[in-house]
Amino acid sequence: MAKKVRVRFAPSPTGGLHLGGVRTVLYNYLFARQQGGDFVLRIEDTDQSRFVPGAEEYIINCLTWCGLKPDEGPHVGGEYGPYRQSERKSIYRQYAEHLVQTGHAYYAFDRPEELESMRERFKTPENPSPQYDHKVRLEMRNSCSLTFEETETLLEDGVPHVIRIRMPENETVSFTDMIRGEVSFHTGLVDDKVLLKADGMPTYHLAVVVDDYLMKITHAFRGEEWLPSAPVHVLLWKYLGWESDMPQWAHLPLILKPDGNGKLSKRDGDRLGFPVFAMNWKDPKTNDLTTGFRELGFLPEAFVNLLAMLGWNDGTAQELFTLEELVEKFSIDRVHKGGAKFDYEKAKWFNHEWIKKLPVAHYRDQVKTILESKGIVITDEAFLDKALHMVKDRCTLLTDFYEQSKFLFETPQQLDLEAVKPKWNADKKAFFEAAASAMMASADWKGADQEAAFKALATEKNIKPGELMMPLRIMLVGGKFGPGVFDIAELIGKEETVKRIHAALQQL
RNA sequence: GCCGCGUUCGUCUAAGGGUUAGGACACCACCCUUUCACGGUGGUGAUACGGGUUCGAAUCCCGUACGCGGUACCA
Repeated sequence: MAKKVRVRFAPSPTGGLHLGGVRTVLYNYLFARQQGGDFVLRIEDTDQSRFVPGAEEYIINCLTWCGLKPDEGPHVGGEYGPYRQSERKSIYRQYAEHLVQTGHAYYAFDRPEELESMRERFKTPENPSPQYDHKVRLEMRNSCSLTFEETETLLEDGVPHVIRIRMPENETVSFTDMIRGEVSFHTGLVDDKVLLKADGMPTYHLAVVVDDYLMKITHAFRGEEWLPSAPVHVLLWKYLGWESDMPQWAHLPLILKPDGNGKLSKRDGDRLGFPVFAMNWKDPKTNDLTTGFRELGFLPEAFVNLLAMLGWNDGTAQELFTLEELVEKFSIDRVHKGGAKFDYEKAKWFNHEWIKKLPVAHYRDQVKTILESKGIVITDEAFLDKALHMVKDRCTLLTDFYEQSKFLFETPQQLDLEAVKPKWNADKKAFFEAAASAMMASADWKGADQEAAFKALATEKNIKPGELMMPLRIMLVGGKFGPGVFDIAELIGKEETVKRIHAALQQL
C-alpha cells in the first residue's frame, strides 16, 4: 500500500507573506488535495533574532484568505505536533549527537571572530568566500582537530559550541527532483554546515530533515534557492538511517522582478508600484505598512489563479481556473524549470476577469466595506446589488467600485462642466427645463421610456439628441464615464434624476 | 572565483524531430458604443549564439554567452 501523501509549508515568521511563498503553499495544497493527502503548516522559528511577533498569525490569515487551509498546524493542532520548531527544540539535539557518534558530524568550538579570521586568511581573488569544509576542518578548533580528552574537557566546561556535519571529501550525491530530474553534487565542494547552533536550536538543515521525517512528509516542495543545500539534506536522511523515507523533492522556479532579473522582493514592489505581500503587513518594529493584494482590491480567486499560472499551465489555452479546477488539473510534470517575471498588468487582468465572472453577491460585502469606508451610506442591499452589477465590467480592482459607482449612491458634487459649456446655449437650457418637467409628470419610470421621450422632445425642439446626451451624463454622473445614462436614471429614480438636472442648471 | 540551475514575441507561455512557431497580457488600428469601459476583428512582435546528429531541429548532443540561485551559528 502506498504511503499517504503528506506535504508541508514551512515558512519562518519574519514578516509579510510574499507572492512566491503563497505560490509554494498553493502547489503544496493542490498536490495534497489531488492526492487525497494532508497539508501541514510548520513554523520554522529557529532563528530567535529574526522572529517577528504577529507574523505567524498573519501567515495563517493569508492562507485563510486564499482558501488554502492546512489540515495540521500550530493553530489547529494535529497528531504530529508541536508545529513550531521553537517548541520542538528539545528533540533535535539527540539526532545531532547521534550523528557525532556515528562520525558524520563533529563539535566545533570556533568563536565568531575565529571564523572571521579563517575567512580572511583563506580569501583570495579566486576564492572570495572560503568555506568551513574538509580543507580547513583540521585547522579549526573542533573535535576533528582536538583530542578526545580536549574535546571532553571543553564540553564539560560548557564552552559554547555548534555541531557541524562532516561532508565527505569525495563523493557524489544525486537525487531525482520531480521538476528537474536527476541533479547531482560533489560533496567536497559543499561546506560543513552547522546543524545545531550554540544556543541549542537546530539550523534549517537539521530541522527540516528531522521534522519532515517525524511528520511523515512524503513530498517536499520548496523554492529553487534551496537546491544548493539539497545534498546536505539528502546526506542527513541517509546518515540518520531514514533513506527509505526521504520525501520526493520538488524545487520550484523563482518568481522574478519585472524589470531586469533576480528574485522578486518587497522593495521591487515598492519601487514599481505594485503589491508583493498577500495582505497588508505592518512591521511591528518600524510601524511601516505594506499594502497587500487583498487590500488593494484583489479577489482571492484571482490571486490564487494568477499565482498558479506563474510557472504552470494545463497545456490548453485555458487561463481562468477555480481552486477546484486547479486541484483537479494540477500536475508537477507541467511545472516549469525556469523562473517567471511577475507582470502586474496581467495580474490585474486576472482580477478583472474574476470580477466579471463571479456573481455580485460573492464580493458584495467587501465592496460595501470599501464604499462605506469612503463615506457612502448604504441602506438598501437590493439597490447595492443593482449598482454593482451595473458597473462591474468596468472595475479591475474591487476598489474601483468607488469611483465607478459613487454617483449612484450620492449626488455628484463636482461636475465636469467644461465638457458642456463650450456648446451650451439658451435653447439647451430651455430644453432641459422642459425635459425635467416632463420627467416629473411621467407616471412610471423606465429608462427606455424616458430615453424615447427625451429624444422625441429633442426632435420637437429641433436639437440633435446627440448634443444633449453628454450634458445629461454630466448632470447625472459628474463626468464623462459610466453606464448608459438612462440606465443610471432608472436606478437612481425620478426625483433624484430631476433634482440633479435642476442642480446642474443652476451652475450653467 | 567555485558549485548548481536556467534560457521561445516586451511579459506569461504552447509546440517533446516535420506547424505560415499557436494563445494570453500589454501595445497599435478598426468596429460596436451619441460617454468610459466590456465585447468583436485585425496588426506589430520570439526560438541567445556556435557547432554537431538527422532527409528534416525550438525540440536530441556538445560547447559558448548571458541570467539567476547558493557559497552564514538566515531561512
